[in-house]
Amino acid sequence: MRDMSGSSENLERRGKSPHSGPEARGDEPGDLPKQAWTLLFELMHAHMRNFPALAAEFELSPVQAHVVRQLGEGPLAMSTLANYLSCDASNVTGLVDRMEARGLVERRSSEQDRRVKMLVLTESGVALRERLLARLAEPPELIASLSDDDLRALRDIMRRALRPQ
Amino acid sequence: MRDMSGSSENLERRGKSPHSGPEARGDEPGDLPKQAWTLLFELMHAHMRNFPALAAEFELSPVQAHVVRQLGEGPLAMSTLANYLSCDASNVTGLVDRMEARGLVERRSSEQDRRVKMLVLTESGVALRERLLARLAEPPELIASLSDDDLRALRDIMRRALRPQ
DNA sequence: CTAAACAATTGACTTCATCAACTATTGAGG
DNA sequence: CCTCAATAGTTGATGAAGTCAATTGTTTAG
Repeated sequence: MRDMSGSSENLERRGKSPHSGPEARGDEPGDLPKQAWTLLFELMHAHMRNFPALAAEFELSPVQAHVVRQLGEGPLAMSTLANYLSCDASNVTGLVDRMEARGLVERRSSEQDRRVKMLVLTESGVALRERLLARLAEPPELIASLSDDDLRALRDIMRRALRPQ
Repeated sequence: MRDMSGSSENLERRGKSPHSGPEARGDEPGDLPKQAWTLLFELMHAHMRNFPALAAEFELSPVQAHVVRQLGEGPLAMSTLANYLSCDASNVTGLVDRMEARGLVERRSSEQDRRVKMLVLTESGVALRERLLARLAEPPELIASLSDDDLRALRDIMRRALRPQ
């Protein structure tokens, strides 16, 4: 447990950068996206540090937890999963091997295209996923301690950011 | 590049869960922290998916990028780094071995306690760190496309969330 | 029907992670 | 001084996750 004081180094003054271009007033409004993003990134990393531990609560590796989470939509082709994980297809083979060995997922040959294998969560996989999602939805202290106004605003902003387009 | 449509599964209606406990009104205001957090988590994961690729732009592994980022404060004991990365100390040995081999960091024996070795960024490590930080500060599309009002609000909320208590 | 494209796997290899065992150093008491 | 526990770092064995190159089947386009 390291202190948070060190992680603010990412927010160091960028005041020296003299891009006094348009709208370079007192508080450098041109940096607004960067300011917001840097702070958000800070919080992301603070939280991501214990994602492995969180996954371990369910005896999952971080990646397996990610897969279980994404696999709720129903059957998913291996290649789609590889694409989604931004990793090589060969990596997914071993990943699914291990998850299948643990009874979390099943490979099913596709009817339409016999090359592809569709991944489905087993019954036990679905059960695990529900517990996992509930756990993931627990807001960390930093978020939970915000005011209702801030939470509402944050929720709405995130909705707009994630809105498709 | 997979579509975002699938990742909204995390936001599925939790309406069926009948925890009609206290303050279970129309829009379930009791879930406000959870709502905000779940959306934030969504965005986090959408972005974290390409962190490895981002690190690779600097020929760093994801963990190495994390270390370079954290190592700006100055000398840091190996054990402190292990603690910060929430990983075993033996892991840090190999990690630092590789980074030292690439001339990014140096081990320096501590004067006070000859057991500990302090890590310092080399000159080239510092230079890399600056480029990395600049790259990390670039807001992703989802954030950059928000309105100025939203960005200001987001920045302020994040400041309050990260404020040390 | 042949050839290109694609889905998944395999094998060789690297990095990150763990644990257990070991070395060296520090620090506390007898 | 001497022993003993605790600490910092390394080493070795092992496994998960990542890459790339090559292979096997299966579609699909000419």
